[in-house]
Amino acid sequence: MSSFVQIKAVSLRERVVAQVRSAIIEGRLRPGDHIVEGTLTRQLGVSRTPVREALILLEREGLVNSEPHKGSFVRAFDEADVAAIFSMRTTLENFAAERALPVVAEKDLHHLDDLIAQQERAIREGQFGQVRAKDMAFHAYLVRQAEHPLLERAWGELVAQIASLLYLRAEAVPDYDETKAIREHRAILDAFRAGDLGGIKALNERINGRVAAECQLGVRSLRR
Amino acid sequence: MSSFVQIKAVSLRERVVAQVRSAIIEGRLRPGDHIVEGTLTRQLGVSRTPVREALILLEREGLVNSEPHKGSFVRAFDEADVAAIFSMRTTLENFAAERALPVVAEKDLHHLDDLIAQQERAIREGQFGQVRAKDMAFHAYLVRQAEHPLLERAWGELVAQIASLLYLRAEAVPDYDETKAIREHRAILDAFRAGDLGGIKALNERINGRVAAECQLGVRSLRR
DNA sequence: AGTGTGGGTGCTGTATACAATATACAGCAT
DNA sequence: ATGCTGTATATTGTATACAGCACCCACACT
Repeated sequence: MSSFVQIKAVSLRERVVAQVRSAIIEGRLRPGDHIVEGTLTRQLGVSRTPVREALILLEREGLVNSEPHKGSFVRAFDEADVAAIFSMRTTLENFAAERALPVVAEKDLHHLDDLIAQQERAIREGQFGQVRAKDMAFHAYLVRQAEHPLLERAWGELVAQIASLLYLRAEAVPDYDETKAIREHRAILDAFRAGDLGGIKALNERINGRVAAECQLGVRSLRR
Repeated sequence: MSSFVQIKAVSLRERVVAQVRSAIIEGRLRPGDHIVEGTLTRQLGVSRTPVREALILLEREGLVNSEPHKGSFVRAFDEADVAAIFSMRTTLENFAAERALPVVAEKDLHHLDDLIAQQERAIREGQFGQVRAKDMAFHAYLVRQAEHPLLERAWGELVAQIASLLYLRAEAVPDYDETKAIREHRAILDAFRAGDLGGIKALNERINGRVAAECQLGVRSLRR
C-alpha cells in the first residue's frame, strides 16, 4: 500500500506570505506602498494574526519594511541596495559553483541545456513570465547542486528581491534583449563542461554586474 | 546639536527574541527542548502574540525549529549543519575581507589590536563570557568595515548559530586553549597590514575549519 | 506667515478567546 | 499480550477585542 500523496496543511500565514510576495514581485504592490493589515485582512478573508505574522516574515525576507507603530511598506530599493544585492549574489553563486563543479554529472548538464532551450522557446513565444521562470530555474538548479541548505536559503531570499527589481527593469527597459541571457547561460554551461571555475566566476561577476546596472535604471526611474 | 541617543521603543516581540536567543546561546535551553508558548507567556509575563512572533523570527534565524501544530523546538544541529554553517561563514568572511581590505585605515587596525588585547586580558582573568564577546567583536568589526548591510545581516545570523555551538564545544572540550584565537587574530591583522588578501582568506579557511571540527565534537557528544 | 496646541481618526501593538490539531492513554476486541 | 479505536488533554493556529501611538488638520496665538 501507500503511494498516497502526503496531505500538507499550508498555514494561512504561509499563504498570505505567498500572496503578498507575488503581489510585490509582479508589481501589483509598488515600492513604498503602505501595506495595511486591516486591508489585507479584508482582501484575503483571514484575520489579522496570520497577516501580521506573514508581514514579519516578509520583512525578514527583505521585501517589506516595517516601522514600529507606523506599519509595513513595500521596500523601495535604492542604488546602494541594488549594488549590495548583486554583489552578494555574485559571492553566493561563486560559492555555489565551487561546490557544484566537482559533483555535477552529465545528466545535470543535460538538464541545464534543457532549461536553456525552454527559456529560448518562451522568448520566441513571447511568454515573458516563463522566460523569467526558466532563467531563475537555471540558476536555482546550479545552486541546488551545491547541496548547501544555508546557501540555498540565502540565495532564495536574494532572488525574491531581485525578482521585484526585474519588474522595475522591465518597466524602464521595455525592449529588453532577452536573448542575452541565453548566450550567457550557454557560456556558463560551457565553463562547467570545461571544469573552468575561474571562468564561471568571471561570468558570474560580469553577468550580475550587467543586470545590476540595468536594475539601477529601474530604481532610478522610480525615484521621481 | 544632535549626538543624542535615539530613543527606541523596543517591542515586546524583540525583547522576547532577545531573551530566548540568549537562553539558547547560553545553554539554558538545550537542543531539542520543546519551547511551549504558554510557558514562555507565563515566564515572561507577556501574552502569546509577541511570543509567537518572536518564535517565528527565531525560526528564520535558524535557532529554532517549528513544526505545524507541534510547536517550536530548540534547533539541534547535526554534523552536516555544522559543516554548512562554517563553510558559509568562511565564504562570507572572505567576501568581507575583499571589501574591507581596500578601506581599512590605521585607526581600524588599532581598534582591532585593542580588541585582541582586551580578549587576552579576559582570558587571563578567566572571564570567559568576555572572551567570547571580544572574539566576536573582532570579527564583527571586520565584517562591518565591508559596509554591506546584507552581508552583515547574514553573517550576524550565522554568528548566533555559532554562538550556540560554541556553548556545546565548551562542554565537550572543557580545557580549551583560548590563546589559539589570540594568535590567529594577530595573524589576520598582520595579513591586513600587509594587504595580503590571499593570506587572509587562507587564515579564514583554516581557522573556521578548526573551529568547525571542534564544534563537531560538541554536536556528537550531544547525540547520545 | 509661522508656530504651537488639541482633538479626532486610523492604524499598529498587545491581550484574550475560540477552533483545530496532535499526542497520550484507556478500553475493547482478538 | 497485542493492536486498534475512541476519548481526554495539551498545545498550536486563528479570530477578535482592547489599548496606545502617530499622523492630520483645524484653530488660536504671536
